[in-house]
Amino acid sequence: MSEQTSYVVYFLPQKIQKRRYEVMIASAKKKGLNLVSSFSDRVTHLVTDLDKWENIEKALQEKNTNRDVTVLKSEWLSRCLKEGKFSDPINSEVLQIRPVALESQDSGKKEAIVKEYACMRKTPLKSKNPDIVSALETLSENAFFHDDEARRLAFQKAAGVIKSLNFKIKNINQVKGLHDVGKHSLEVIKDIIEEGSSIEVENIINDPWFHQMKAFQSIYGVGPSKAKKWIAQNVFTIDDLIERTDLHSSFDHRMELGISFYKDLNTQVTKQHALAIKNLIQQHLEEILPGCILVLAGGFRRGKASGHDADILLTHPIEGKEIGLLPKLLNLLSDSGLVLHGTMETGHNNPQTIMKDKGKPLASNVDHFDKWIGIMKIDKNLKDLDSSDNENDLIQLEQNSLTETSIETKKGRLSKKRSFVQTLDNNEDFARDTKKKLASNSKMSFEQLLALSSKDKQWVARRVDIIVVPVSQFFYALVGWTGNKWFNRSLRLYSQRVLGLKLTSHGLFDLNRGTSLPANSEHQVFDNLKLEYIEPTDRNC
DNA sequence: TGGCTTACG
DNA sequence: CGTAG
DNA sequence: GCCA
Repeated sequence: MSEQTSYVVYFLPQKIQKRRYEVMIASAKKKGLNLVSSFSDRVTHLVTDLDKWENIEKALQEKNTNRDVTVLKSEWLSRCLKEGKFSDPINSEVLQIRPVALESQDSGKKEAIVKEYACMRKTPLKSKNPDIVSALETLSENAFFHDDEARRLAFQKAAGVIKSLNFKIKNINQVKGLHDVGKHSLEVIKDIIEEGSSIEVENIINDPWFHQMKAFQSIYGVGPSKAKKWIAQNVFTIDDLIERTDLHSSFDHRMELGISFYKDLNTQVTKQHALAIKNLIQQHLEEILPGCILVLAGGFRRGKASGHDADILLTHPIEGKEIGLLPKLLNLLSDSGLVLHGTMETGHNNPQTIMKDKGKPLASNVDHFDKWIGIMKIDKNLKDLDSSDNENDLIQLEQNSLTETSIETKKGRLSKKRSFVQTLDNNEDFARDTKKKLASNSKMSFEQLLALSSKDKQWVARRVDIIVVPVSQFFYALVGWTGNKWFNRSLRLYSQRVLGLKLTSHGLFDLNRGTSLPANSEHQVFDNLKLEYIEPTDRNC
């Protein structure tokens, strides 16, 4: 039996007669079984007389037990020794007690091994079942291309559940009954376990339409709607889009940039490069407002080594100092020739503004820019000077909020209102001027953009998001901008359904009472949500 | 059978 | 209908 | 598509 050589067996001594155990060990070794003396990742088969996974984990004395192992009863070993060869276990010899759908069934209340909401689970970047995850995500993406957001969500949730499993699925029973893994997803998983692939998924991957949708979708400014129209018009490649001048009139400026700088924008940004961009912005900020805190969020904060853009979160330890900062910053970056394109967004319709608006016309009559989505020109050789990472700044901010900042805000509360309004007045005209200026500066024609992108240049076009938040909202913004998307949707759905509260990147709101819960750390955000803290690197749903 | 995150340009 | 986590 |  060729399988024999691939067996790496660990035999648990617990709950077995000592004599019997020793005899079996000796006999198995003599017959050439690869019997190891400690449990490790190498072990393929675990033999035991224990019948509860909980007890097995205890016996193994491992915190993060490798669950990628087949658990067998000692009857299997007995039979093999009697037969004189090591053969595949029969069904009755395989223990189905490994972390499957449900645990602690004896306690009466079935506690799911996979929690209901993705925001209650750890989901690391690397999955033990990449093929299954990829297949379910293909189905999700396909649903998205068909404008079926609900199905997209369903398959993505199923993929997320699989991602959270810390063992390799070997038997369909291990995933039967898992939350959000229904009939359709089970079929797909079964096909992959048993056949190595799913015909349904293969058909999608091999469908030229799906391929083209993917390709067009990867252009910045292009969504499923435009992509479908182009395919219907027999447009096949990005080059077709450039050559078919009859289509050009339907391009908006963002799409023109997306097409012109397709190569740049679809080259992965390394974390080092993203940190360098962060520091570049930080240096410019020093000229405007020293003491700002910048954090590289998005996928990088979740542990990814590369990504498609840089998400930079910006605040100042003193509440209010950040007002009007974004237009000034962009003005400066633009003067330095670093801005290719960008749009600013205001945050005046967020629930907090709505609530604050009662009697206090804070941001209602002025554009309070808090988000810039744009494209920067980044020097190809830009080096990260101090290569400082995020987390030191965060700790500083958490400590500040307990001491200096709270004193500052208390002390300045009376005088703040006056200076606050002054700040707004000063910034209002400036902000509008800046917005116009940036808009006119960057409006190059499609032809000009194409020419610019194809000539030899020392810089590369990079998608950059800059988000400015008052320090009081910072940690909600941090959670939101760290993501990922599916983790956020899960958090927000949970807040709404379980707590009856609205979660946004500005705070956690009780809309009936008109109140919100403050947070001075990410841990406090999770506390407010009555959730166990999940590390950023475990938010990769 | 309704609901599926939330907000802005 | 596009962007963002 | 999956759940309540």
